[in-house]
Amino acid sequence: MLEEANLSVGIVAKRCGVNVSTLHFYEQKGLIRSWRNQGNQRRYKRDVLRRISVIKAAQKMGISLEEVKAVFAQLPNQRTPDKQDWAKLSKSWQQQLNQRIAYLEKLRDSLTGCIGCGCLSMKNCPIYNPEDILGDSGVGALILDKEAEE
Amino acid sequence: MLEEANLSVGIVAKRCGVNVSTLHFYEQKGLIRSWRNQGNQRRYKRDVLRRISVIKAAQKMGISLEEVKAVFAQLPNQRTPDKQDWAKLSKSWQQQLNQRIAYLEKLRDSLTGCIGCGCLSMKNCPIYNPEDILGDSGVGALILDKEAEE
DNA sequence: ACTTTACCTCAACCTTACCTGAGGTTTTAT
DNA sequence: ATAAAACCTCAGGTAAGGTTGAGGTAAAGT
Repeated sequence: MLEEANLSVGIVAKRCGVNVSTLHFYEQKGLIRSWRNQGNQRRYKRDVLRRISVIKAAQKMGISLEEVKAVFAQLPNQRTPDKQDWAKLSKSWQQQLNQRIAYLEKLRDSLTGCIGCGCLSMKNCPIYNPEDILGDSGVGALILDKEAEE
Repeated sequence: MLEEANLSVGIVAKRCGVNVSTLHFYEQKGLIRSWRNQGNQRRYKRDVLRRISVIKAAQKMGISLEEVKAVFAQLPNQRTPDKQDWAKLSKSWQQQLNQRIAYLEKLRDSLTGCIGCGCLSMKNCPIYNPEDILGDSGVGALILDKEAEE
């Protein structure tokens, strides 16, 4: 029988709006943990629900599971993470989000310039090499051909 | 011998900062076109350079190759696309970019609220179901558990 | 003329983030 | 007691956006 504090995989899946297979997958990736009952079925503590919410929020921000795993690794190991812990996490992601927003704004503004000149790749085009503020965030510098005009 | 107007795959790759294999890939996906010389080697018109620049810019904006292909399909078929054509394209992507930015801003602001409450998944949390303005852009509504507090 | 560099095709492989199905066990409901 | 629902593992598949390598041809440099 399922006790209040022990959630089955199906329950967790339903409450979080994910498939059971996703929970298996997250567990295999080390993002969530479970223990087993007598019949070898997974049981979860309630804080798995928050973890999954966090994962989903992170994904919306463009954060990969690897990155999520990395920050989860900094959560307290023994005690259940509390509000402070999650808040710290939010704060760091908020900054990433700000950078991403700033980057896209820069791109958009470049594009605005391009509408005027009809380009996207010409010399004098503002989108040409727009100092990549995301740095090593996986987005490389625009490499455009200087002779691409016709 | 390579005439001015006929670019080889290696030249295009070098000028655009992409691999030759990427050009093969784009061609296979219908994003760029080439014809062959006597020896069966690919030759490109100069406007392929701009196309590739556009593809790379689009990717930075989070636009998929499929979407790029779709807008390329609306470029004039017979004549070489001119500034006006590219400008129209920029304009439409600029709007997408604006939506994406607005979405991320909303997420960020929700996160700001969450820092205060230490949540990310609790009832009363602003990130809980933040009307998804990107709609069917591949980002579903946040589905969070209302009972996820401890 | 000969060698190196560039190019060709096709198949297979990589990463991220999962999903699907087969074959079998456990729980739960009736 | 039995059937249905839920669970298990493990292998293989999907999509996007490419990369890598094998085996062979073409073009360029000397």
